[in-house]
Amino acid sequence: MKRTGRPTIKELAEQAGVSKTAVSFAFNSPERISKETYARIMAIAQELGYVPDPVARGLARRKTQCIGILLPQSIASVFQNPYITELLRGVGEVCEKEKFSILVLSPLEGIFTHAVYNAVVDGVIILGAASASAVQQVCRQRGLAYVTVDAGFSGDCINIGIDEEEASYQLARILLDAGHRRLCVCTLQPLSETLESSGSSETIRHRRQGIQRALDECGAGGEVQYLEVGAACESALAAARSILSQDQRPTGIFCMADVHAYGFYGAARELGLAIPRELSVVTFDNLPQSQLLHPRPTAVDQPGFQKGWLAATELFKLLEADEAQSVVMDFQILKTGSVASPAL
Amino acid sequence: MKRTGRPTIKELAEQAGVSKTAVSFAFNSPERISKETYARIMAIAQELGYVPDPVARGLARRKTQCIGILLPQSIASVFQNPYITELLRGVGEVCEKEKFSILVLSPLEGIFTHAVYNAVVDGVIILGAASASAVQQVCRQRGLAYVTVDAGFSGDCINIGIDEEEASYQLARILLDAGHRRLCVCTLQPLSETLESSGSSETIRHRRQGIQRALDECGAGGEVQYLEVGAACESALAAARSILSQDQRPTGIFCMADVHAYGFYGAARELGLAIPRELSVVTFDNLPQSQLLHPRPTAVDQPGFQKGWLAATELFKLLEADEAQSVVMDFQILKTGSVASPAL
DNA sequence: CTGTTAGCGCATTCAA
DNA sequence: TTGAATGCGCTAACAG
Repeated sequence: MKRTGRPTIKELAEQAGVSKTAVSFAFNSPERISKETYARIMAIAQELGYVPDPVARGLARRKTQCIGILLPQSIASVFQNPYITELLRGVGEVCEKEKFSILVLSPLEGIFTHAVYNAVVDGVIILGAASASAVQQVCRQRGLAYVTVDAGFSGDCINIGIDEEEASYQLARILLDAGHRRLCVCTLQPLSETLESSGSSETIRHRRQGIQRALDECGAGGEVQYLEVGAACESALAAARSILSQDQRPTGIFCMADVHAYGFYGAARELGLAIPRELSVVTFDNLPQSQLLHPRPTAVDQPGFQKGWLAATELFKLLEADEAQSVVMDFQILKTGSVASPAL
Repeated sequence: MKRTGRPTIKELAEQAGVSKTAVSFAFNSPERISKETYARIMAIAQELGYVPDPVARGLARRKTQCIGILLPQSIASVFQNPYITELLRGVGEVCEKEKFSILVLSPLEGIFTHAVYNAVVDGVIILGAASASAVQQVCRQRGLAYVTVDAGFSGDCINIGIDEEEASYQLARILLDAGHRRLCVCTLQPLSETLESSGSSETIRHRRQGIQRALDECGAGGEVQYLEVGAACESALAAARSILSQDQRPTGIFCMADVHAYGFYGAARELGLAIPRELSVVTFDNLPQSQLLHPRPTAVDQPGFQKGWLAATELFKLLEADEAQSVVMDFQILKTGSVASPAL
């Protein structure tokens, strides 16, 4: 005398005068039952408004049709950075082809593992390396396939990314070779909200190493100002304004994300500073929207879309054949007109 | 003699010498068992690497901790528009507070219902009205709570949005009142990929009506050029270039999305056209990144973040109390320096 | 405070 | 081709 509201496979079977198995076949492998029974079952299903329950199906079949994408921060902050959107687009393309959906996982209450712990997914793409090991352990316990993006290649897990250290080195050299000695390095702020935040991410660490290598090589006694800025447009703009208003303002800006570069472009315009004559800017990402800027920023071309695409592809390989491999992607540096020698 | 690989609650219970219920309590309501048994259970769980299965839990509990967000197009195309990202951010903020995750649902093979059909979620936020009725039927069959965004207020379901017709009317009036008669209206391309695409969206229809009302009122025999453009940066730029290169180029541009306006800004710069002296631009959205442009585009301020936030909030009301209501949000028009009288 | 007993809704061997 | 039986892993009334 239960009233679930929704009809179950059992009720449908009774109504149609067949067994549950027959109904199951009707929905999953129609070729295994006769045309007539199929038609009858479907007709009654229609009438009853029966729809198989995805959760029950998932339990019985031992697979959901979902993969998770674990973000390094809260959704509201991460999606301020279009780079993440690009990644998501790439992942999405593959998932749709495979008829999978994407579950967006973020650190609930600052704990990464929470989300992964009870995510209804078959596999996970982990963005960034923040507390990767804890998350990876949960994945292994749950028997989930997983792949990381931008987490460095040192670990023993599948990772997709570029050689951040080298890219950063080359980018820094562009500024240094042009003669800049007063630099500002603009880093993406690691969220303070995350309890288990394992300090700055692998990516940032590697990039700093690259910058240091370039500095060392140039033997320059340059001043380097490091600062951390959020991904929000306002943050970038505010930071840029403040930096550029200094007495001895830096002549070369090294941004770790296009969104930051945009902030400097905006602030430079406000302050009447011409790029590149009075201010040189280099950055990471090279997002599509960068082509709207003038001059287009000199940038390491981070193929976000492709990265997401590759990560998803490798994850599916893991899911299907249980084998996949890390991919060190090539990168290019787009040299455009945003760098010039510093005015004397 | 089964080898699932992963330990189940049953095995754990046996190992610990307690019942399955005790284990369940240990993980869900620890206060209901003694400290000692709790400790013992958890210790053995640790040792065995036991983690409760979310799918099974979902089945038994009759609730997942997820809501779905149904996109009007494929992920790769939809996320080219930052407006969607803003929506997602708003939804995300609420979901994280409620400890829910977001499942990104997109029309698989062009069929909207497919994704909803077997999504492991408790509720759905439907973006845009494309084939809303079919989707809504599936939701009802599945007993899923749902809310729509930007789907018009005509239907009987909960919808979040602004009065698009009025907003569009006011925006058009700004151009017309400034004296513009050669206009170009730039619409977001409805995906051709979708089999069941029910023509253009409600939003676009309403906006067109608003424009028409403005035109009628002004009695102007102006020329209005309509065109549909994709959300990609390249598309917007290409379209803008082509429009602005015409012999009798329009003097007033009416964009239905900031991304399109950005394209016109880019093309105008390339062609040496000054905004607003030689070209006036009005648009919808007013995304955060618009503040980087100069002059900032005159725009209907579409509070994407807030919209997503409201939609999620209403959905949770529905989930918890089974009651919620549509919200017609206020909108503002940001009048900045991007409109001037047309040069004669 | 703890354990027993039923399911949750479906997929899937194995017989018939 | 069809059906009965069993299991997926967990939760939740209900007793004890």
